[in-house]
Amino acid sequence: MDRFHDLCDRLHQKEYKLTPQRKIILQALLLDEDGHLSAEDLYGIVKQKHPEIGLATVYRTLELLADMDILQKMDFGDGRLRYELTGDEAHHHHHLICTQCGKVYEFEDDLLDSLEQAIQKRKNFKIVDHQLKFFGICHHCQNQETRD
Amino acid sequence: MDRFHDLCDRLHQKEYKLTPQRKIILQALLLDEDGHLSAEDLYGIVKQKHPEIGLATVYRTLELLADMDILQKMDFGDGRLRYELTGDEAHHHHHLICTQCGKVYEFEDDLLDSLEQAIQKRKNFKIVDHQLKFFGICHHCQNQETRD
DNA sequence: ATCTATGCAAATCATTTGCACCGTC
DNA sequence: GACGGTGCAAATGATTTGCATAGAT
Repeated sequence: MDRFHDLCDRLHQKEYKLTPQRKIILQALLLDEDGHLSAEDLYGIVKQKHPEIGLATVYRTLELLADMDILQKMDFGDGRLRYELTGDEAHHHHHLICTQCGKVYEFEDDLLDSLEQAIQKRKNFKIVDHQLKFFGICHHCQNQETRD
Repeated sequence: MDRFHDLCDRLHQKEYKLTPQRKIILQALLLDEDGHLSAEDLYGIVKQKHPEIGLATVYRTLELLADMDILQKMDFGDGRLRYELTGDEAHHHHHLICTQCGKVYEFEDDLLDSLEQAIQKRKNFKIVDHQLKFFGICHHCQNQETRD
């Protein structure tokens, strides 16, 4: 069974209705390549083939999917939330955000486990999630700087 | 020379005028204990003794101070920006954000340097800054959970 | 048939901006 | 006195919400 039908099942199980809009949005999310779509981005994609769809529905669906842990809300500091499909559990990656062009890259890593342990003990703080973001200049923009 | 006069000097050097509003806001920032004020927070504090001050001025001053690297803008995902005084350079700390009560704790650490090196090489990404946030339940709220 | 989901428009809420006046340098 | 800074109100832009209707179960 593919990812799409798996997700449809999860909606069913929670007694959520499987509306065409939700299917369309799910498909678009699964098809998206680089995976850091904002609500407006997704709305733009989805509207091409289905102009009747409303922006509010996109927001509501994203919220729903985030509540179900199908999506993660991400905030890259550009004034809008972005959403990415939740990957395999415990498979953390970090984000490299280019402050020049705004593109977001990913970096695989799990080095934070020991740090989390230390914090849990030292601060008695029960950690549920973490977010690590690096801000800087991507290789593409570095090259362009040289040319200026 | 204390911190306040030091900062006033830095404004002078940049040809910025030393208005009473700016002094008031600087004082309030320096006096603040836990140091994660939003613009609205600061406005509330400052307005008590100086009701004439405008919210727009608070925003403009915070923006100015952030541009001068006197303040860091922080986004803890609660829909408003928070500002904290920039500490000694290269003295990074991370934030523990309680998802229950919203309080923000700090954790001193410098373990990320080696990770930054690795990223610079592997991804050819010139890192300028990073932000590490841990989301979870603070010890205070953990105790309260037990009582419910 | 029931009750949730949708589309639209209006409402929110943090932040920004236009503009006439004020005060620092 | 010049020009940057301020206060106020109105503008912005992402997200949310009220409400009447449409549609999945």
